[in-house]
Amino acid sequence: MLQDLSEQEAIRRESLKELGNLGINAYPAEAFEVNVSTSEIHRNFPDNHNLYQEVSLAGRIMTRRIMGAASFVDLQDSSGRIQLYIKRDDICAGEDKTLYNTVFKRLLDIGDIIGITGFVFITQMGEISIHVKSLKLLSKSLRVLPVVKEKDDQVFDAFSDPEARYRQRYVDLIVNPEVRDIFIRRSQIINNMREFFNSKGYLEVETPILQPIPGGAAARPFITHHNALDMPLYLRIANELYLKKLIVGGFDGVYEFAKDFRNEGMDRTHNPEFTVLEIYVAYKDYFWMMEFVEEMLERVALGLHKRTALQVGDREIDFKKPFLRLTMTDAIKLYAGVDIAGKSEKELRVFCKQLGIETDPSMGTGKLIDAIFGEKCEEHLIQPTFIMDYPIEMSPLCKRHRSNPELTERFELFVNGKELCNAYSELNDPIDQLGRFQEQLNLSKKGDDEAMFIDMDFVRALEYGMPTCSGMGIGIDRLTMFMTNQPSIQDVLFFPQMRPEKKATPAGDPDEAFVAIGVPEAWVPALRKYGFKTVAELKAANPNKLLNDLGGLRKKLKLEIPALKLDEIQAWMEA
RNA sequence: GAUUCCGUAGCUCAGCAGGUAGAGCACAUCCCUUUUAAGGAUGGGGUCCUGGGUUCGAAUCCCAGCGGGAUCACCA
Repeated sequence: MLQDLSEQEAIRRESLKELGNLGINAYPAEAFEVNVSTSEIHRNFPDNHNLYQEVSLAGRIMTRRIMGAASFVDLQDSSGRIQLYIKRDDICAGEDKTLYNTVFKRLLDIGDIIGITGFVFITQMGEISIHVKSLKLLSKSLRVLPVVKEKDDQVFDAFSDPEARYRQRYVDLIVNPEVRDIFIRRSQIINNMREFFNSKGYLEVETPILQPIPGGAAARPFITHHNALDMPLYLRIANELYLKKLIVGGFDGVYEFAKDFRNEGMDRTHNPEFTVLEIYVAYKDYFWMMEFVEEMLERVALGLHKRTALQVGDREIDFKKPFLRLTMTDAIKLYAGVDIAGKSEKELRVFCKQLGIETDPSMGTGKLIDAIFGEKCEEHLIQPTFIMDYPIEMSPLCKRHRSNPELTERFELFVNGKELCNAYSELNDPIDQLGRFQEQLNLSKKGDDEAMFIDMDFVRALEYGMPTCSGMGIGIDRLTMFMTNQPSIQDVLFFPQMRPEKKATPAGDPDEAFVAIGVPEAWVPALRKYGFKTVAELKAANPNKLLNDLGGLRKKLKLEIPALKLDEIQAWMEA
């Protein structure tokens, strides 16, 4: 592997070795006591300069300014950065200045993790700093960190390549503090919601991710296989049915922050695995749930920003309750200019044609209406807006509307033209439910590959009796995108799905071919580096020149392999 | 899936009427020595994404592939 190292990486490995020779373990086992964080110091020291006269803290070296007998280092811990002032004669009390001159100045690098003790003071330039009294290496970094610099909010040499940032998120997190913030805020959002639910006495639960029937939503699932049972299992697309079974079981309120998996396209707002919060509360209906959602989102916004209005892209969006409410029929009337109330499939197709919306024969009335809505309405729904009363075909798990059996008591919340929440008065009539499932089966036969499967156990549960109940699901990733003003789902997931990284495979003969003519295995990579991709190329070379050049290469790359002799090389030529 | 742009040093990027690769930061050696995106000097560092083609000659032109971004389509 050594031959793949850049010069800087090779130098760091050399430093590591030298540290070992000096008796310094670059990866010590023992704990290092930390008694303060950089942010605490910045927060409290300005008010009281007597504080922090014996600090012990640890972090990563981010920049170094070395000037002979004294140096400045920016140390970064999980809370921020602080400047260290390191004076040679303070960390090396006696005659032996090795720790400063050799270890600190030469063998340590940007990216290394160190622990220090010292006291806090303010430099002549007015910067809160730590005067270091002792320094210990806690972990040597062998890779070169991108060095991002900043002055007056201007960033220099930002680590910005999206591919590198997503694939090596750890590097992104180290050098881009605003990225770390997004994920801290994501966690705050979830905590805030969890506290809200718990304060109401609802129970956080866990339900299966591996499911024999992928129910609860219309989506293509991932399929896997269980060996012992010798049966297919599906990664869940939703947890709705399981949570409702728990309501049947007698809980008043249950919720789950769940990873769902959908085998569909990926783009700025879709990742194959994503996080959804689903909550079900007994004896409530969808009107109650709308108020619940308003309260929840207002709390989340306030908790994060201390205000309800926040910037999303180039718009300001206000999560102050109450939100706008619009029935789907009215929304379509308003934005598409057609009245879908009571229209047949045939009539709806005519509307679609008039509006320039493509349809295909597998689409039932539900999908046709959804197509009109998606095409003509969604983009207009910028401020938080509840769209209510969806057609029955689109909502097989939702209770019929109390005043119109063609509609359901369903709402979705739209923000910035995107769906954020989906909620129902839950269907608890087992006979109606079975009929609706059968409708889905018909759609499936018609060619809709997203139509729902029939879950007979769920129907059985409903037959025992489920209380009236309202349920709601909200995409946590999208919510985080809104709340942190991120345009892409990849920016709110630590590790967004990516194609596997492909190593450049060296063209030419395989290693074995070189070994077969007598080349020591350790030398094969060096030969490739030198430019020999095939044995034939190697054999055509001048042995004397090769001896010289390979010797030079060995020295240059500091290869830890035995030097070659001329007769060895000649033997390759003759082999 | 379609269109389009991109892929050059550890990072950010320049180079493209085709002629044996450049800058800043980072790195090494030195000077200065309480600095602040420190400064100065010198130096090292590159399968120019991969594979084909055109050409005397390709980082540069053409084709294909791989990876990524954006827009659109599809999709909860």
